[in-house]
Amino acid sequence: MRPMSEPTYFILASLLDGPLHGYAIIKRAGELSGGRVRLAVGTLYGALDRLAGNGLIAVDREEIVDGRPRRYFTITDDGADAVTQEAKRMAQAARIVVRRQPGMVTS
Amino acid sequence: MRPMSEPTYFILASLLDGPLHGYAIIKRAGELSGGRVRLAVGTLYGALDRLAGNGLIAVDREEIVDGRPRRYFTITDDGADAVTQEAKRMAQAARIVVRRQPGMVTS
DNA sequence: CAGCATATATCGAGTGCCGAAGTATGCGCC
DNA sequence: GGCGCATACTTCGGCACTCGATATATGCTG
Repeated sequence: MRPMSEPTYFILASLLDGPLHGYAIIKRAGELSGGRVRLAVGTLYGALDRLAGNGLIAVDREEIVDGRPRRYFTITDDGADAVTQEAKRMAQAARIVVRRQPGMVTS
Repeated sequence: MRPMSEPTYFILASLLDGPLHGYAIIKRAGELSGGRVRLAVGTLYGALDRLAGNGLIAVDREEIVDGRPRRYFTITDDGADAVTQEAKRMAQAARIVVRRQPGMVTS
């Protein structure tokens, strides 16, 4: 498995709490990252197609609200495994550098 | 600052111990990651040019060993700051997912 | 009614990674 | 001596992904 990009990672992480539709994912990713991550729409919808193709997410249901379509996505078991793997990978990579900063406050 | 790719991150991390030449960076990155990261040569030399252009690394010295040139690179203060920043970013991102995995052993 | 938030789709440009091929040298082995 | 291998760097083309812009459509608010 090759590393996952930040947008991809946050899309999957956003779905861990339950199904969301595209725009809601953008907001959730913003919240989870403390406002740091702002998914571009072009990134999001491209990534959603790709992730669905890979089986990491799946369409949960489609609704029409106020005449506007809403597609809800769920994370699959494979997707949940992938984010967890990725989280471990990042944590370990971070340790390599952080470890040699003695006196760092771990907040 | 936008997130850093894994190859870029490991190149900078490799140089935290002192100057290294290209091929040695590949080996060091492999060691640091426990054999997981294998920098492709095309990735490496492209990234070295880019990072030098960004001022995150600099050419330390050039040697000729057995008629073969060797270019040693050092990490700059900006580079060290950037990896450290990136390590924090990854650690925080990892926490978002790992936190909801109760029962995880933090080694 | 103008402007903004919601919601999705699509496209083109740019960035960066990767594998492959090329150049060059020294060393060990048969 | 010549073959293959490890070292060391360069360059190139393809591919994946991100991003911003543009488009479309609706409802709410001033």
